[in-house]
Amino acid sequence: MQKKSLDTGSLFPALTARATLNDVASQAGVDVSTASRVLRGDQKQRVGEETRTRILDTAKKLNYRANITARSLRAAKTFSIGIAVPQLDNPVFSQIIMGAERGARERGYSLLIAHIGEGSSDDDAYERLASTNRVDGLLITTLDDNSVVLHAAKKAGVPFVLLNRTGQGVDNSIYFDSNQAAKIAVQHLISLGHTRIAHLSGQLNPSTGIGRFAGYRDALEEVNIPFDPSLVAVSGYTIKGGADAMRAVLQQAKELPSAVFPITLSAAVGAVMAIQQYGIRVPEDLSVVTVHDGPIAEAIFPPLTTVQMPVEKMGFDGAMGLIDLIEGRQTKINCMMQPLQLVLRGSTSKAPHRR
Amino acid sequence: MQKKSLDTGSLFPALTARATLNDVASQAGVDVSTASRVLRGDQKQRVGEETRTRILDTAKKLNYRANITARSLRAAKTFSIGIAVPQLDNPVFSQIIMGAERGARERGYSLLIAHIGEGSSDDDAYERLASTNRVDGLLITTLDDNSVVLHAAKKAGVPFVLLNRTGQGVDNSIYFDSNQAAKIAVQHLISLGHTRIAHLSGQLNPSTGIGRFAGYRDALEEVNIPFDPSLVAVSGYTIKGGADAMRAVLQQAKELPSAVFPITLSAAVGAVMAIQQYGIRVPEDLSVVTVHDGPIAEAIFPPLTTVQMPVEKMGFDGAMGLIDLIEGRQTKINCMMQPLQLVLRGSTSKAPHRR
DNA sequence: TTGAAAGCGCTAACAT
DNA sequence: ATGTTAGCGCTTTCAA
Repeated sequence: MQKKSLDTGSLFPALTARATLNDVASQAGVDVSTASRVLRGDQKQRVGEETRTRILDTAKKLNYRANITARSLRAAKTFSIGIAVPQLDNPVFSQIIMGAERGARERGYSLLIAHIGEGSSDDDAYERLASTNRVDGLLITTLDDNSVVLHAAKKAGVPFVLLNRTGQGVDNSIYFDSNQAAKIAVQHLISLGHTRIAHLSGQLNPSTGIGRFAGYRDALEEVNIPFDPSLVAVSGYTIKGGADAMRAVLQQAKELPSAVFPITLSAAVGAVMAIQQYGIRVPEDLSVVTVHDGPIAEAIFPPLTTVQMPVEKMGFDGAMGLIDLIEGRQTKINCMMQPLQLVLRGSTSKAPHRR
Repeated sequence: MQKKSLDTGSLFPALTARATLNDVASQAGVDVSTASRVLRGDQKQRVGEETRTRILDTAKKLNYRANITARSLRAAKTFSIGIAVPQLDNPVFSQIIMGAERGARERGYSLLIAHIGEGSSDDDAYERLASTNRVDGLLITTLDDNSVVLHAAKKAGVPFVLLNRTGQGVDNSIYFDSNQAAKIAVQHLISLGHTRIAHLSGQLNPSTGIGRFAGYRDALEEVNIPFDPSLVAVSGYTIKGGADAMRAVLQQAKELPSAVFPITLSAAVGAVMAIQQYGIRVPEDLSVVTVHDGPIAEAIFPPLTTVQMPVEKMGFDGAMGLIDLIEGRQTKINCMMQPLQLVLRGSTSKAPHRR
């Protein structure tokens, strides 16, 4: 800005030296509007075959590329979407982002990252999201029921899709059938003969936490295994949380469990650590199964049996849905995705014989 | 676009209903140019105190926010930078991105994600990067010596900074002192009395791989431990690679090592898995130390002793440096970052007594 | 100290 | 089938 004079030429070849529509048009001996019509591939407009090829040729020769900024200004659209993430060092978010990037790219949009502090007092989040007149829409991911971020998204004045969760007052969201995923996990344990099955839960308010807890209880109920609250502890979604909750269960349980279903991969990793620190063997003494798959599931010992979830696809579908919203092709996105499959690894085995 | 008529009003409040500079100016009874001057906070221009406050007030009342697209078109700048990443489910990239996002945000830029297939035949990468007239500059991260991506970056016509590596023909890069990091790791093992120290290396061409391998050899040489090639295997940067390489060393070693230095966190995780599968105990029989810290280092059992690297800062500095380049404040960015500290956890202990 | 006016590159009526 | 024209919202000379 200040060194504007320097900016000309060498430093910005892409921005200054790039051929404009005007260049193409004049070189091809036509008006810019004509050039625009053919270069945009507008079907409704008819253009002479010879002029069309002439324009196309010059465009290729000049390596013409439409300036998206100009197009944006004209269209009052940025052709980019933002994704708000609370943390990146979490495999779930990484996969969501990869999917969203793919979706955006397929539709000609860019994906812009906005890191949102998970802390409740991140007032700045509002400003950053709301003032974002850089995006046509927002993908919102939160782990907890972060009403600050959600509130900010609503005030941002652009359409948004909530990912990985749903909630009341939220029109558009894509989320997993957590109940079903939990059921698959717990039924797997039941099929191995387990009856004392612990659960490390999320906070019990967000939809995923509630759903998986409900799925856990449903699966037990179906086979008449009584629910024992001493087998449940709140872990949240972190490794440390999982370890702490596992220790709590091990200490508080009226009778020790032979299996545990931590709510998510990170919590399961922590749980395995805690279990092994007690000298308890996985899976001989205690089976572990969880929801979500990722590199870490194969990395730890024993590798974890998990219920795979279409996380990357959720990101992809989220981007697609959001862009549909933006372009007015849809008015509401509400989709519950089903789990993929149970991946059997080394962390589950038959229940030990009854004492 | 097609449903343009629908776009007016309800669907796009942020884009259509947002106050423009014109709105502010007319409401304040001044010309847009005057409004622009004060709203931009231009120091050099003097504006009457009363008009200034009047403009500021109306702007606040109207919740005015400059339209960045218009500003971009005018300035021939996008005020955003892109980051090209080969994979996201890798703690190193996650941290780089978080740092880069913070840096970009601090300077008023947006960060845009471009996923670049690591595959050598990803010709599309060229097109995607080169045609990106959505960004003023590029942050390039590659694991391997991916000349395709590098070539694409060079042709993209915008300044770029290579992260995590350097290479000949690359003007701007920020990378770690891998040699030093490796030395710290190996010296730690030596100080514990280890003499037979294995190394799982990256490919031996990229700078990080070479640097760490050299650091390993240097540290050995300093204390006159002879180099034994049977203690070295190529692992690359993945969990599976680490496990395979560890198995190779265990089988090919003329005499078993008492310690191992895998080149990076992921490889170390794989190595620990492989070691434990052989019934060898960590750290009693075999110590493990690596470079890079991350959640997974604490998550596995035993938790890994690692040399912490300022990865997030590398992302931050990369963004800062790139923006300096873009704005003409710098003409060259070349920075080698030093390791932070050795974090002692449970994976290293004194060398077992000599057989 | 403030205003007038041109123009960034593109699109889309509206002419011809 | 092609050209003319009027902006999108902003910044920045140049005048007054």
